[in-house]
Amino acid sequence: MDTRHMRYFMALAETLHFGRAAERMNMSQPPFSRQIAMIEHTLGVKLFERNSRNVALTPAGKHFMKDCRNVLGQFEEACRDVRLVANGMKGELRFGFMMHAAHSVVPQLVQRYAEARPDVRLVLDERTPTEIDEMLVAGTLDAAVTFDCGYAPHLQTVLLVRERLRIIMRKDHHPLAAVGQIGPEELREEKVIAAPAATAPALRSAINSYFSARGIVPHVVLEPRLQHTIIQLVAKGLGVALIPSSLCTELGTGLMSRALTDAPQLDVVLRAPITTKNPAVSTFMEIGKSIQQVSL
Amino acid sequence: MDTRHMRYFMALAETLHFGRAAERMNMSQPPFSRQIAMIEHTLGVKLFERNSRNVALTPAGKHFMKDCRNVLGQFEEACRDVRLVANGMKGELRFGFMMHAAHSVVPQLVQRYAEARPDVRLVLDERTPTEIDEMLVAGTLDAAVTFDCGYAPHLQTVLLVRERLRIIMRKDHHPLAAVGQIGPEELREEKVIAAPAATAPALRSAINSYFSARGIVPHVVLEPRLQHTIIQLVAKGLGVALIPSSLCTELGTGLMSRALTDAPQLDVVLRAPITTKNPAVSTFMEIGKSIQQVSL
DNA sequence: ACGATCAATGCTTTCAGGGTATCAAATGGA
DNA sequence: TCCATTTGATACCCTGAAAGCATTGATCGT
Repeated sequence: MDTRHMRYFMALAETLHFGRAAERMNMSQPPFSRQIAMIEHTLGVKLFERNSRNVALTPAGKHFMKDCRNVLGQFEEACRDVRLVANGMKGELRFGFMMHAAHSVVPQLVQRYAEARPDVRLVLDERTPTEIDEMLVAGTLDAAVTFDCGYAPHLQTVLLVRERLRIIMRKDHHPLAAVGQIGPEELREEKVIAAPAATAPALRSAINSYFSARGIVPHVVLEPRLQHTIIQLVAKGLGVALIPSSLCTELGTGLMSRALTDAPQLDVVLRAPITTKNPAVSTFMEIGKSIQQVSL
Repeated sequence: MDTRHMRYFMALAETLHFGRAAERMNMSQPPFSRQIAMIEHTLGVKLFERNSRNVALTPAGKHFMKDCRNVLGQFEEACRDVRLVANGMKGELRFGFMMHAAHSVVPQLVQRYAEARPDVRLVLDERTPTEIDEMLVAGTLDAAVTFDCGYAPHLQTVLLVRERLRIIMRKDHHPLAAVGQIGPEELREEKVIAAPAATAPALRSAINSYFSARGIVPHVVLEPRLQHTIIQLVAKGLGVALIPSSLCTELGTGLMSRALTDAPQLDVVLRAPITTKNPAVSTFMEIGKSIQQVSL
């Protein structure tokens, strides 16, 4: 038995006429009759009650008809869908992103892609930049939004946003809240809270070199991994922090953000392995390009 | 494309090794390789990433694998089920019955059949005896419980219950409630309620001949079609009625039933067309035989 | 560098399945 | 009643899809 046999069966079940059914199958009646006989023989079931004048379905045939309709439908759909998957119109895209980007480009990117490719299931995976890098090379992620960490020959990169770092502090911070221009010198004595290099290398190195360029070693007192935690610790008065400007829009009431002199810049990029086999990735990258914005 | 090709694909997708997959398909490697190439060509989709050393699924291939598993499963199931239907183990059985039998044999028959053939969907259809006869010959019903109406050469018949008719009346009926033996003579002046001959020929003719054998013409004042209605009308004091004994067990509080002298008997039978093509019918009839009981 | 492994290719062979001709049974009109 | 027509089944032939065998070519480990 095969789907071809099912199609023969369906043709006869719908026409109840060997000649016309054979015609529908683009063949002559005699081999068609033989195929029907063969189907009944291999199944061991009489599907049609027939004489030289009339053809009718047996109860078993009626039941088989429903099942065949189902199977043939699913069969066609499977063959159609595999082409869609190959074209990136359907399937799955595992998308990683760091918390820093969750409030800026990610929602827009996800929404526009979902509109463009509604049949691709977007699997979102919130990770630290280091984890993202590992998962991209391991192939566990198809694409990710992270900080540009420089050299990455096996990855294709699309710049999404170039963000300046701003400083956040309590509104009642003394004496910083009153200072006009804030730069490394003004922060020399401040307690700084920043993510560890092992978690966010690009961010941490931007912060570090901001200070070291002026020969200053920042006084980093706490190194939480989550950006959310950093903001909460600043709110408790445990220090100040340098965070991307896009995160400054939703600070709590007790906090304020200020621009920095010669503020360090960080590139938020969309990345994917060059060797990716997932055809859904290319349009994802295209949409990334279309929402590029150099400055926020 | 055909299910055979899907099976080839699945073999390779599961083993990721042309030689072993070919072996599983009971063929040699070269034609197997060609078949895989053919599948990819006709679908226009690369399903495997391969070189002379490694075989791996593409994303499209991974997706296709799930779909194929589904389709092949449903395909096998359809071929299995059509055999079950042909054996009467699965399918549908349209079963008609008259209200007179709903309280006696039908529940038992239905329950025991459902236990024996859980995969056969019993379509119950409550009808009048006349409708049942028409639907049996029309083939709209596969089997039915009705009164034996005698000659029916195209039907097979199993006697289920031989029921005597009893008379029902209001408990305060005067003078009948006080009479010892009730027969045609005692009912000569009574108003009788009975189903019309057009609806229940066997029942009505049994009632009629019970009287006419003694030269009495019953005084039939009302002819409702539903047995339920008859009982309600008797309860309202509009007359008395002769009904099968099995219906007398659930009379309302204001009613009573009495035996009749030389009470007419009616055979409740299970019937099905001899020419039935529905294989589910035979065991249904067998179960009917097994619950035969001559007297209730 | 060499052998082992494994998929791809070339060529041959076979049989499933299609085509043509024909038969046989049933129906309907003359 | 009989013949023509319709329709499914049978007989026989033939083609091509697909299988087998032998071999090649590429890759990896020793």
